[in-house]
Amino acid sequence: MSDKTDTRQQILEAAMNRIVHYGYGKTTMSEIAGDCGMSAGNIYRFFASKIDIAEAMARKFNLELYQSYAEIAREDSPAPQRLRKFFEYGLTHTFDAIEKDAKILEVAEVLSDERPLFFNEGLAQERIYLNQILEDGVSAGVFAPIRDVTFISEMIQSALMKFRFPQLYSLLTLQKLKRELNGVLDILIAGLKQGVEITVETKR
Amino acid sequence: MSDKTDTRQQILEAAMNRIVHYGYGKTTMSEIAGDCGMSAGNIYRFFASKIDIAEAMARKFNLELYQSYAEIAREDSPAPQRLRKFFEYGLTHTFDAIEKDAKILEVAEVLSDERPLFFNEGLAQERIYLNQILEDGVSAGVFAPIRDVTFISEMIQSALMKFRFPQLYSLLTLQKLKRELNGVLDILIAGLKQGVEITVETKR
DNA sequence: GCTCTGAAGAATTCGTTGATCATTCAGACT
DNA sequence: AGTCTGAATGATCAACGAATTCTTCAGAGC
Repeated sequence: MSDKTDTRQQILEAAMNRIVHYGYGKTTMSEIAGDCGMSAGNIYRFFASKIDIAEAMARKFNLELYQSYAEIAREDSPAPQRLRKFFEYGLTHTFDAIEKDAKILEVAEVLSDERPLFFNEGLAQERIYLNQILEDGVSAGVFAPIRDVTFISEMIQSALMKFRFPQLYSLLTLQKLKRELNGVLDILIAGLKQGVEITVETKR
Repeated sequence: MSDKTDTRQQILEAAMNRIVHYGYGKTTMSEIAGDCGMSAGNIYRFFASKIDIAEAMARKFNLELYQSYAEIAREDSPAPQRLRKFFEYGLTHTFDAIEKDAKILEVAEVLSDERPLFFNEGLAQERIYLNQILEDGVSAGVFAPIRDVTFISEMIQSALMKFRFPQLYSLLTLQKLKRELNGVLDILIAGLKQGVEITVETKR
């Protein structure tokens, strides 16, 4: 059984090597298979389709991200500071990754086309850590009590959507993006200190 | 001289009729010219290029929007309420326009490709009204004092970017978008009441 | 029985060619 | 002189067959 996962890993790694270098479109299944010393057909015993390889790739990328998120959420600095660190880390991490090899932007595009729901998973995962920071902040008294923590997390994510795939929506430098991110966070954090009156039903 | 602007208007109207019906790409300069009883070449005495016609079209659309913005900004309801009305109006107006004829989404896409700076103009214009609402709110005491009003306006716009071209970034219904918009505004308005500590230099 | 291949099928992309289109401009008309 | 046309030009697009690629699967090999 570990055999099976090993092969899967091998394929994934071979695919990633090619994709970050040549791009998703320019990487063929037979090339990946060739790199692994197997036939293209055999890959399908490990991945249902080519797009699933891209998804696995993104999942791996996210896993690293989540680990850093978990660490930041666990820190004992004040909640507002953690919140800033959290989003600034995400921004910098994806910005740098795309800067380093622009080809992963193509992977993101293909995925958002063909697996639109995949990104919701990531948002949901992110919210777990976000909720934790918010709850800590409330306990510590730096944030006012929050009726529906997950809803507030969603709204924060919504307000910071622009910084999620930086190079996709704007052509700003990382420096300017960070500045803007912190500017928006200035207002959001002030709001959390003040306490938010929810004006909409949060039933979803 | 009024002759010249008349012809320009005529061309613009003919172009708009075709574009909202068939789309920007499927509308040709000779068709527009034909509708106006002139040659394609002659259009170039009134518009430097086809994309300029699209820009003029968007400018006309925006003009209506700005008038409504001005009205809302002038109302004497509490500033937070005006703020909500302001953005909800913008959201609904563009959503409905795109709903009505999906072809204008194409115009927005072409414009953002070929005239990326055009949208900055719109944002700047919007900020004038936004600044006014914020200043009113501060005067009335519902918002805490604001050091740099324009900067805060920019940050608010940044946080609400997602709601600007609703159908471009998400597939949510108008109802859900409104709910989300108001959720984000809940936090932003709370922040404005509390008073925002700016953590970044706002020199730009 | 399990793993894998390689050929076959289906879908997509690619490259070429011909047509259409945006744009220019010399000159006709007024 | 000022206004406009229509042909010329180069860029872009559509069509369509060829080639490539993704995916499936019957059967070979162990």
